[in-house]
Amino acid sequence: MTSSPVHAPKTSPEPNTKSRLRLWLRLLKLSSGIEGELRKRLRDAHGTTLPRFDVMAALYRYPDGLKMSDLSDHLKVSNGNVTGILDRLTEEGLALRVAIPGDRRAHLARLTPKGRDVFAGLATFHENWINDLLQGLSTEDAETLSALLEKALASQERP
Amino acid sequence: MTSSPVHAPKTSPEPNTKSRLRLWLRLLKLSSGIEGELRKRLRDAHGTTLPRFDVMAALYRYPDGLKMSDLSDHLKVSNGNVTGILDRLTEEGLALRVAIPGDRRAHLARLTPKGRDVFAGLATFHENWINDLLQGLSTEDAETLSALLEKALASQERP
DNA sequence: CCTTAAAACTTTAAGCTTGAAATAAATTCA
DNA sequence: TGAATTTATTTCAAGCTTAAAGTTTTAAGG
Repeated sequence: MTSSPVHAPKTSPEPNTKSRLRLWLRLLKLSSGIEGELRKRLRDAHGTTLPRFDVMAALYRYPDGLKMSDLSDHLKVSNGNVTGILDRLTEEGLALRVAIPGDRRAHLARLTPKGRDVFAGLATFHENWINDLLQGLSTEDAETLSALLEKALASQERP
Repeated sequence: MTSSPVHAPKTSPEPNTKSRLRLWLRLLKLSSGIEGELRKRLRDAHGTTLPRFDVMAALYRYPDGLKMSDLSDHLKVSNGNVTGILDRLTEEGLALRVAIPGDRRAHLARLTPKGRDVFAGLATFHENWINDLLQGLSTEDAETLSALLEKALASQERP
């Protein structure tokens, strides 16, 4: 998240403002609705949480491990945050830290074999849940929506 | 957030699954990007937080006050959550609890006059920030996107 | 060398969030 | 009336989150 200049309120807002604000409210409602449902299902059916899932997903993609700082960059959360989540995953036997030969400051975070198994199972559920929760959209709708979101993201990403 | 049955993973997932999953990832990226930026600006430029903003927004809309339970329903967060946020707003002189004549269990949460002033200012910034952050979309794009999100929400809301 | 700066993490304090347990007041009804 | 239930809220424990401060290790410059 990069900072950008804070603009003073306009005295006469453009009409666009209204439709963009409405868009934002719907975007937020949909994504927090889905997110909340995911949290609930991860908790109730699998005794885990979304942050743990996210960390495991990142580590799953890098079987050789990720430095803590790369992990927090990847997930766009603070470094101190990942420390705690990885601690808890480690307590549960799902992840571990391995020393890096040349550098005694850093560690590689990795999934244990058990961690990989558990995540592979969760990922299948996750994919089906999302499919469920977005059933209201046809595949074509989904593509259109995706494309527009991508457009919004593109203009978002240059700071 | 209502619970719904957990489906077992399909053995052969439909092709839709992929495009819906990609859609979800973009949706999440855009909304958490915007949300993060809002948090940052509220904090850096106004010394406040998004949860406080959300509570104030709800109270602003109901000048006569809202019961704590109505407030948490409205915001779709837990009741215990609102207790803490309102406590902090109260410490800052932005909100207060007023007794309800007939019912000694409940209180109405309200903004103070100062709270109303502060929120009115924040709201103007907020509206302009959103407009900023979604500049990448034309007004027409925004409308199309809005409509598709509404469609997804509609199918979302019946459990 | 060896001092200083940079890099990689962890710890800490404060706040947000939830679900569950606890408290208290109102309502129901036997 | 009085016991049991429902309603409204707060408290609590655990986890997530951040920014800021603190540690330890490595790299750079003189």
